[in-house]
Amino acid sequence: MATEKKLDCVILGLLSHEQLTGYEIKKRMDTTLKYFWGASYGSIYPTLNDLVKRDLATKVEDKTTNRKKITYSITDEGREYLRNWLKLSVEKDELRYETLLKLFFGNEVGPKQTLLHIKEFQFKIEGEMEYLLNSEKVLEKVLKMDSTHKYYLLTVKFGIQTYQAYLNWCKEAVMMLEKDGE
Amino acid sequence: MATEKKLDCVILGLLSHEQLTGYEIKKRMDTTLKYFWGASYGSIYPTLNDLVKRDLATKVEDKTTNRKKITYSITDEGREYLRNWLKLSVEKDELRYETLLKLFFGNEVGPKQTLLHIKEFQFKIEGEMEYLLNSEKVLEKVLKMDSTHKYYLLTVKFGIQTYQAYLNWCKEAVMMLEKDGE
DNA sequence: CTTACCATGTAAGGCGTTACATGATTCA
DNA sequence: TGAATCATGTAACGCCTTACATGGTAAG
Repeated sequence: MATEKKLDCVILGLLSHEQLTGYEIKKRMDTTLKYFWGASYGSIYPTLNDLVKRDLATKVEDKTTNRKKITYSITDEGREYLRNWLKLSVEKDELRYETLLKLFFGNEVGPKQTLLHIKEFQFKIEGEMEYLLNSEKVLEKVLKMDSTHKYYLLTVKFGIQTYQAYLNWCKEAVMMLEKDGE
Repeated sequence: MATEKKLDCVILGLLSHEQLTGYEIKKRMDTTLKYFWGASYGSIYPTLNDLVKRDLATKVEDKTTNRKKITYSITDEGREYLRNWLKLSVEKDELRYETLLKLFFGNEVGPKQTLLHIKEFQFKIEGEMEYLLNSEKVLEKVLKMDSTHKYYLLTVKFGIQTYQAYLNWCKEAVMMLEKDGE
């Protein structure tokens, strides 16, 4: 059994919650999944077609509008495939922190330059933190009626914890570098 | 000016600290850079040759042994290239957390299965945390004599903060899932 | 009417992993 | 002497991003 292609699984996972268009899938990637997964249209649409070919998903074209709109649903086989993957151990988590890279080699350009990278990082994280905190609030309310969102909430909490850690670290790092900034 | 290939920059960065063989570079990737960058031999060796071709690095073959051993150094041009990249804003940090993915779709297989993933994650992080904590201790001692390691220490502290956040989250997540585990 | 958003897709090309292939040296 | 580690490299292949190409619809 070859290694499952991750994008297959992500899309199947999203379709296991609700039927979606490729466009909507992309939006999920850019909001809900943003801080732990990503994908571009150039990979989403071909994958979707492939999933249909393999009978893991079905597509329905909306003929009521002139606009081309295709809604995808997961099949029983697709759900089976997803469950199987979900039961396997995690192979690897992959991070590629360009920010940390620039930091690591920072003594080549000095503290001032490095501080800029940290400040930019901090700014970006603060913005995303706001979104996460809001998601948490909404989800905690919804949870009381509908427990299926528990897993979603768990990932939001993960984001909040790690983002808070980033922010703490930023403060510490800024202090360390400002000391010898002059 | 096209986007810089990251592996070029990572390797150049490592060479800016000291001269290294491809094998040693791989080891750095697997230890020091492990929690924010990675690469395989299949990409390291070709990149190294390419760097030499572009005069960003030079190689010296050790002829005193039968074993093939090639040590690479950064050139002035290479250092210039590295500095230039270091001054540019970070384009993107990329994370692909398979663990979070499996979690997000957890209600398809239930809390017991999901708890297993969390426990495995926790175990892995605890192991790496030990390594980081030790690095921190060593680096803090060294820092008193040699401030060039400050940037290295900064990345270690980043790792510690985020790993601690992961660990906190694991506890919280386990509690949330165990509640409805039976 | 024009901007933003909805919506789908392809082609080229880059980047990187896995698997394979080979051999030296060190240490128990 | 066998295992672990040092050491370099290639080939096949997969996956994904970027850029391009196209057009509908809604809201101001």
